Amino acid sequence: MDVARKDIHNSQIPVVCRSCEARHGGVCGALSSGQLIELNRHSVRREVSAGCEIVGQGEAVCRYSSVLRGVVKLSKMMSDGRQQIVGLQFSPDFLGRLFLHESTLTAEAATDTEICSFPRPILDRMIAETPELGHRLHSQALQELDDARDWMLTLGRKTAQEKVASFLYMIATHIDPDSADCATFDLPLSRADIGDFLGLTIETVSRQITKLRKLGIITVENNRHVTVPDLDRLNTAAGND
Amino acid sequence: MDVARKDIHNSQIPVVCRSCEARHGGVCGALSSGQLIELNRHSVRREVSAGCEIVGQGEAVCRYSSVLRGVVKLSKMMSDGRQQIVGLQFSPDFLGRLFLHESTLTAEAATDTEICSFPRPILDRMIAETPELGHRLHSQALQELDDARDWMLTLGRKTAQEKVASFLYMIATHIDPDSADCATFDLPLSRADIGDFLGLTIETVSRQITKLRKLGIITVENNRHVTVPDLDRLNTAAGND
DNA sequence: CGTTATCTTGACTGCTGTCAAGTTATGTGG
DNA sequence: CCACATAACTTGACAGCAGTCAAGATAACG
Repeated sequence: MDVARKDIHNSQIPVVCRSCEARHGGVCGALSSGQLIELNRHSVRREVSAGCEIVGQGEAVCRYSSVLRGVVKLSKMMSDGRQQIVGLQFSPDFLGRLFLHESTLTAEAATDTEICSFPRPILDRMIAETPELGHRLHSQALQELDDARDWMLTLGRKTAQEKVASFLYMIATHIDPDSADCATFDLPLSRADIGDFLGLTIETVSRQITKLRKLGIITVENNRHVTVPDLDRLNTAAGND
Repeated sequence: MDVARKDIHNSQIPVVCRSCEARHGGVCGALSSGQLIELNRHSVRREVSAGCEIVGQGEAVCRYSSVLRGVVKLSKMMSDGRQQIVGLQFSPDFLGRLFLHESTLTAEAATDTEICSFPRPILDRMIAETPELGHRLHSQALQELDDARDWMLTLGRKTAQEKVASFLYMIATHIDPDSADCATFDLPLSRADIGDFLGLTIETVSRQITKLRKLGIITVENNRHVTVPDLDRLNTAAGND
């Protein structure tokens, strides 16, 4: 490509956006350079460390965000404290509930994360102006719905062993999407979080991880670092054929 | 309203659509009379009796539908036969997976139902032409996502008693939306289906219904007809405060 | 009225939760 | 770098809730 033309092209894109992941797969990829410049004027890029809340259940949502790095957990809590994680968001996922004033759930950083957030009214307007943007968000919503329904099968019908294997398989394929047959990764969630995701207690999660280790399906170092020598075998243990 | 004008207005709407529920809350409400006439030329209105499949898991989706009457259950099945119902669709819900060639789940009539179905390409084109239509479908998808995530909390963290109470409360508020404090309705699902929705066995569902009866929270006639004298009490039994 | 499907109830088993103790990581100040 | 404190995780013993298997009751249907 002509270097001069490339420079001209890049000069139309805000500096902070140039190397941003969300500009390709994420919402910003659907914006014109003019829209990107405008959105960027009002957006805030910030680090959120593990455990910090991004939005609370029932809170008014006045900003949307893109996940740039790390993992965000979406959860719901009952009044007596019982909790269920209902989804995980990875880069470059969009974060925020369109068409509704209040958030229906809590969003919290599971690992140290980086997010880029922008005022709601500006994006709402851009959605109305840009069909491609609405389409992307619609498409992501339907993908999340498919994921949620897959997880309902896991929660309702699988054994503890299959649940833990399903979780590990999901993480392996999300974090390390290249490798087809084996995978290595750091767990983004604590045992407590895994329990809240799978509808199990910490103890049961721990016991099932130990069993998978003894079966040779996974190896674990330092509690968080997992290696899966054979993804198909893990997938079978997850009950998926 | 002037009778003559009303006649002129109605003459622009296909006869079969005039008294159709889906024309207001459903997708057709977002269409111009011209679009409605065109869509109607290609649409088929048909009865589907209880237990009949509308689309199968993994099948190509070549038609979308609106639910006009009755209840449609959406379910997923594992290879060994374990099944999970992941959603119920009532009139005037839209049925079909946008932006994806294959259905990710099975749709089956839970009760005797009536649906209006139309070719996929025609609606896809209308969505591209009509922002309001895309917006409605997007909005319904997000509502279904909220519902799915609420149900994940039920599946993962509630007891059998709370699950059954949650199910009855959900049905009561969907079928009989008028009455604020008490409700009477016919269950649209068999005990087996309720089990598949709640991640329980038939026997456990039956036992919990018996318990709720003995507690005076519900009364049941002929197995299917339920009366809830105090919805708040049922909601408390469901674990929602 | 008989047959079949659906639902209920009972007895018992087993998986997962609860409670408790022990072990391994992580982080901090000396 | 080490000692200590704290958090996170693992393991064990036991209990209880929901599943399994079996029989009986009720409703639906021809």
